[in-house]
Amino acid sequence: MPELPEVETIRKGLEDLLQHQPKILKIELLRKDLREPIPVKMVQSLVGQRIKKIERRAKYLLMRTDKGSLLSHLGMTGTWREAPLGDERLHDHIYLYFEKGLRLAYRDPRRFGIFGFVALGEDVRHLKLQHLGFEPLTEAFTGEVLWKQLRSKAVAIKIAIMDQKIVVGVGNIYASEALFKAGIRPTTPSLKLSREKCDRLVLAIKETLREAIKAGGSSISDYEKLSGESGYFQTQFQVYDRKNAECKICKKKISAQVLGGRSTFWCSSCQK
DNA sequence: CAAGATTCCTGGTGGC
DNA sequence: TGCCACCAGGAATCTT
Repeated sequence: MPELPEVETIRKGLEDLLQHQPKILKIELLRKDLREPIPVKMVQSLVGQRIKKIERRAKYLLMRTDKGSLLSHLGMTGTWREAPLGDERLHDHIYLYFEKGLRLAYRDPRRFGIFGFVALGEDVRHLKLQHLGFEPLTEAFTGEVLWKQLRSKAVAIKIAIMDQKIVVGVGNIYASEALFKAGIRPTTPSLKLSREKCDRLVLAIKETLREAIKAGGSSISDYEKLSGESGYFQTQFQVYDRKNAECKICKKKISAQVLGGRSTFWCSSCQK
């Protein structure tokens, strides 16, 4: 479900909710696996610890304690919410109980999410975190480093920017949106992008993600912020899910095609 | 190495 | 109204 802006919005929501660094009183796992088995023992070892802060790496959330971190990936349909006693819903899989009656619920109908444990200081060696590429919103992610990554690859540029080994957090929606902003066709072979186009693309990715974060993410289907409010970036989509609609810039009909198994949208006049 | 299919799941939608 | 095929924000793993 959520791409970087949605995960970042949820991270902030959790941070607000947990700012008093509450102690974890109980972790209730309603099942032992999501997409993958949950390391039950390791997860349970954090009962009694306080959540000190919430961080994000790629689309993973990390709930930090002094004895290790809880790792949460939302897959396509995962959500965290504040769930007072009595608020139990279908497809709730995890409840985190804190002091003062605070309870967090993880709900994930499709169960494509991941819930795990990261030992202290093991982030870079963790199986799920070790192969991740650049964080798009850091200074380290530049046109030059992207260009170096792309110059040996023939895959379509949209597939490349969705490849988590190259740059993280860009999913199917924001890949189409960023390429529109950069004026680059999604089907362009990666190695054909000039340095200048890579510069433009990196800027476009950063801008697109920042604008979406500002809007609280995009709410389509079941995504919502922790507060229960919707993000509104979907009203700002230029191309995503706008097949045959008029391009907001040039009025030409938006094109759509399946690329790498994912629906892809672009303006054939604005993007070359 | 590239491109596409498949896999994990449930639920909403659109066509007939 | 009912049924069913198809599609969905992710991502790893296969086959060709």
